[in-house]
Amino acid sequence: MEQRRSPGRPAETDPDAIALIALRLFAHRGVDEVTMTEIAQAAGVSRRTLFRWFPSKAALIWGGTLEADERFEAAWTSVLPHEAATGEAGSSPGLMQRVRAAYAASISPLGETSDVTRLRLRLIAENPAVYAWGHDLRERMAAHLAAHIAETIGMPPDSVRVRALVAAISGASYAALAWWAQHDDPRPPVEVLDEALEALAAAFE
Amino acid sequence: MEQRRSPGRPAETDPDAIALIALRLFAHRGVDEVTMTEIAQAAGVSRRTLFRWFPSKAALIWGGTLEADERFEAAWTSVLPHEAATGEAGSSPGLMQRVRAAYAASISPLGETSDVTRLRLRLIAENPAVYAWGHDLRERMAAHLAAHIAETIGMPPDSVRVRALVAAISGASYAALAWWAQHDDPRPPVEVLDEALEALAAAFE
DNA sequence: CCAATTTTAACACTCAGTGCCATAATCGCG
DNA sequence: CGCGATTATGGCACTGAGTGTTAAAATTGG
Repeated sequence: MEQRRSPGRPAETDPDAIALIALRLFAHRGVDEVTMTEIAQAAGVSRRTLFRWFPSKAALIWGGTLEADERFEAAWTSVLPHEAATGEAGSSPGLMQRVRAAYAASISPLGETSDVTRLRLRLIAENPAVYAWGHDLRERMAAHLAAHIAETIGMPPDSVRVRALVAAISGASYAALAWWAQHDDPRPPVEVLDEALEALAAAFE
Repeated sequence: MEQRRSPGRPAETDPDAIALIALRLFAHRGVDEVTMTEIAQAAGVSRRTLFRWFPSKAALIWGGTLEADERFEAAWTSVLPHEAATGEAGSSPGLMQRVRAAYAASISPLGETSDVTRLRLRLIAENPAVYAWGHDLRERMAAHLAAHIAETIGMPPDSVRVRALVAAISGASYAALAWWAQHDDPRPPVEVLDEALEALAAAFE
């Protein structure tokens, strides 16, 4: 895997370092109170360059989280073999188990860098505009989940029922992550997520 | 109910008319493509006054929807008497039924002005930034629901479980409304919402 | 050294949203 | 009627996010 050096002027900018500086500023004074110009100065780059690497304030916070849907999809298909385990008659065979496994797998990388992740999630949960910026990611994950659920319960992915189930599961999952970010629970986020999904499944029995 | 006339200069502005003009512009050219200055001109008011009546673009779209939490709370307490009906052992006595009734009641006024409501909801669902603006409303409704659920299942309102259930229910409800807005289903929104909540309850049995 | 390529910075611009202030139109009261 | 209190309006200026454009700087390969 020889990384071919691309032509042109090499970047003097370390996006991760900039994001970290910005996150600290946000944590101390609030997202809306920190100006992009300030961040640029604190990071030692021009305002314009800051905007080239991070097209918005929210982008500084979401960072590299935006590939979570690929991990989700990969995890889902890798949990397939277990389908022989629980085969109930009604509606959801091993659906909830697969959802839990897939979500867990797609989230697990968060456990490593707990501090920064907690901060990121907290900022996202606190600021609606920042949360809104992740809409595309949520849409992609929802589309994947909808396809799977639709197939499982035998309904079109665009039906109200499938949409409602997807929204319920995604909503509960995000709520679990947000809760973890805002509390001091020492467990890794995966376990909290798992508890939430378990509670969801148990609430209607 | 004699409406006491307040002192000061009477308003020459009809906020509903302005909102309607704005909604039509949004529908035709997209929210982001219409400028507040344009709306002001089209409505025959100064830019400054437009901003006085509607503090943001999103406010033009959300309109008077922001008291839905009060209707929700009122509806919830009014459905109380039914509690003697279904008293299961496990976790949720008549909880899902009460949730459905309360949501239905808090949403029912939407059925009357279907066209504009559909448009509003569609714009909200299409534009994350607009959706984000309703965050306070969602928080208030979530707080109410959390209190009720917490009481019902005997867990603190701040626990992961309660948070997850609240998020699931609210998420599914909003998904149902958004679905109704984006499709041509002739049913009133209440029925679609009801179907969604029913599906949610049925999915885990 | 030269051409292609990429990063950076500087400048100017649009638009959302806010603060301030002067002016206009109504109230109740003497 | 005239006067102060009160509220709506409009104009002006300002901040701050985000974008387009362009010229200079730093690398690549030839």
